[in-house]
Amino acid sequence: MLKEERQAVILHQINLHNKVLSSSLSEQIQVSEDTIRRDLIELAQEGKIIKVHGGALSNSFHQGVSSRDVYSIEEKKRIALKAVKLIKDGMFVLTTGGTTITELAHMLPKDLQATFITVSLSAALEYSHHPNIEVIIIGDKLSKNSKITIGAEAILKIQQIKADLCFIGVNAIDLSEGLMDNDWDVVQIKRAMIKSSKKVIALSIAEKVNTVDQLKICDADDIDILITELDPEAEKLQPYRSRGIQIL
Amino acid sequence: MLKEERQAVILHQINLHNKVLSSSLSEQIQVSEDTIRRDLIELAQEGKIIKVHGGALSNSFHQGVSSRDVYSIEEKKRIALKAVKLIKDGMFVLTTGGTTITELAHMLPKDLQATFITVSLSAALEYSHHPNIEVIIIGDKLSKNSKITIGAEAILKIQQIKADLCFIGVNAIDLSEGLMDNDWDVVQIKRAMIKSSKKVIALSIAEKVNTVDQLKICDADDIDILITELDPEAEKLQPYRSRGIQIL
DNA sequence: AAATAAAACGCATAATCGTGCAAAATAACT
DNA sequence: AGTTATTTTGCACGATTATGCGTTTTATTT
Repeated sequence: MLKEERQAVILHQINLHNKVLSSSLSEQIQVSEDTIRRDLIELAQEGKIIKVHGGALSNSFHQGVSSRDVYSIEEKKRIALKAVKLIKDGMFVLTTGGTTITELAHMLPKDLQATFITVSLSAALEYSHHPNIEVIIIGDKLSKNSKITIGAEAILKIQQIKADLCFIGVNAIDLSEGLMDNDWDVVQIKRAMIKSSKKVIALSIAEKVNTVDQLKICDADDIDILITELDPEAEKLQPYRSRGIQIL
Repeated sequence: MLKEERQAVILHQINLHNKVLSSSLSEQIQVSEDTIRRDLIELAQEGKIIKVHGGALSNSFHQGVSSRDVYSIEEKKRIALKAVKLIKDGMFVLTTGGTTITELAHMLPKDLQATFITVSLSAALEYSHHPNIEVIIIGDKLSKNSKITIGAEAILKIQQIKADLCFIGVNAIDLSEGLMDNDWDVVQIKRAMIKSSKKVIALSIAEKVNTVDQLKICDADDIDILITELDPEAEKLQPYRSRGIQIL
């Protein structure tokens, strides 16, 4: 049997069953596991499969979400960069949805071992690319607008959690009015998350600082850390600092 | 025998079997392997075949599954088309993950009003594009491989549901062994879904029919309807029909 | 921490490849 | 036909590739 032929069979099996063991391939094709392993390595190098300990996986699952035309992506990246540093090994982290959070998810270091709990599909997908991170999805009805799960069931589940950190993607924040949003269901979720976390970190582009929206999530005081793309010493942020919020 | 004549024979053999060994050609045509090799090199230079170590392949061998594409997408579309027709307004539908299910989600009619409950992120995202469809996500730990939620919590939630339909993406199905899969957690989820549904519909490309895998999900009898891309009258499917499974 | 399984590594073996060369076959020309 | 030129073929040689085996290292499980 030709090598290429064998590799075609292997590729076929992998795409068919999504995953294969080297041992079963070896038995099936009647060649040594070494040969199978070498084939898998080649196929993996060509990007046709994903090699893992003991066998290989189909790559059709693991295609990432395109970081498409996100509004002020550069600012959000800078925010995410600061936020990432707060996460330590072993932590439980609650996160909402939104592009800033997704960016944060994207930037997590490869070796970070932590558990991320989220209501956002896109964030969950992003987290799932990191091998050492556990991802918990809060289930319930999916909100069409925000692509996060909402509802009583979700809130109940969040209440049962005690997380170390909670990253909130900010829609509007104002010193006197507090953190705000415009979707009632989303507000409930964010509130629950804040209550269930030891530390609340608000991620906001500077543009949204000192703006208001229709519904109040919580007081400014309920936030522990505020991260923007600006220098922490920036004029705009000082009122928040004097209110006792840590600025990064 | 003339060179041209011989090369014609070789080309014929290759197109017939999609591959050929230099050694077997040498024996067959009664010339040295050197000559065969030179012929293969010429044919390869003319672009008529693909030369590889030990023999040659037909051109049609490599082309086809480009790595990023979903495997046998056409078949899956045909399956999805049949499956969609089973869903009526007002129904509660449970679905697993997998590319066939995602295809199904993609093909839902715009005016369908139904509730879809799923453990799959990609399916959920696809459902959410349909304005009249309610999407419920079953929450729990996210499986890195299959991008579906798994675990006791998810199973508990599934058990609390009584759905009208349940679409199962098949990994392997065999009349005597039943429905099979290769991931323990996924098997648990699929089992729970089957138990919680009035009607179980298995979606499988014909290639997976009569194959086995490592773990058993349920007996073939537990399936109500089997959908493949083949004509329902196809030979391969008749044993399932005589077992009382409806074939579409 | 120990036991197990898989991967990586080096090495031996055999098959295949590429090259140069001379013999044979074919084509071309007188 | 006879001679020469050209192409094709088989063979010898070392180089390359593919594979399997035993050992060590690494990863995973208990």
